[in-house]
Amino acid sequence: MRKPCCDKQDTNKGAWSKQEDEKLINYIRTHGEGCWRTLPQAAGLLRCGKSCRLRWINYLRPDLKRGNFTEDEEDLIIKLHALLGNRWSLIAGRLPGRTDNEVKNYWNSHLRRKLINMGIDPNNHRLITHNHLPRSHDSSSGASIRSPASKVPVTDNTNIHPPEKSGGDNDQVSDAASSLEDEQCGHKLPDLNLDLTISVSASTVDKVEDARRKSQKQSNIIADP
DNA sequence: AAACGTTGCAACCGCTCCATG
DNA sequence: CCATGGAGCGGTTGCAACGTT
Repeated sequence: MRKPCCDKQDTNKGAWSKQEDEKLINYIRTHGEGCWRTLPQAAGLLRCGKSCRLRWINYLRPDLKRGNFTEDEEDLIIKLHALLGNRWSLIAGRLPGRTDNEVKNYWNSHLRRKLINMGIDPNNHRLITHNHLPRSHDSSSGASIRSPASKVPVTDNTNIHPPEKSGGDNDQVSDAASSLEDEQCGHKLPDLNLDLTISVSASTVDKVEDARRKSQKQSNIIADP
């Protein structure tokens, strides 16, 4: 068993106070990010390094763009999710000023429902056949989206791979890729233009391609060991 | 006005990845 | 090559705010 990342008895948990935020900001301004494990002590914070890192990356970083997602951003998230699956950090990396946590939350709270209302399964970006469509009272209430991965399945699970950490998300990527193939072969998703050239730099496409190549390689390894 | 349900977001947890010795 | 530790990631939870009955 590994040691915990910090001595939890001596650390604060929960919401950050203004003073803590200021301490963290001041420390990183003068010393840079450096080693998260030792940062809390050096900065005089009773927090675990992971907690500091998360707070900085998701909330305090000066280059964060806060506020509502634009339609372009929404579009891009949907397209990238179709390609990459739940690789939030990769997706967030294509959205300047957005964090993986923010993208993940936005997906789970807004975009999933949006896709479902459009008749698209958010897990694999395929059209939901009519007998799988959420019943009207379900979709109108937006119910059951609270906890996306576990609590209540939004659609039937026949196309959903169980969350499998090692290589599981590769399944998801390859599944997304195959679903894209499906779309190219026949039923195209309504209003889902998968052309990634709109607001994506060349490096974006490179990264996406990298991820796809990587996942393909790994799925090959899984296929023939 | 109160009770209850829903939503959105910040934060935590546990796992995996990756660099290093 | 292997073990170890730190960083990063994705899933999940807790809770305040908001909406509905």
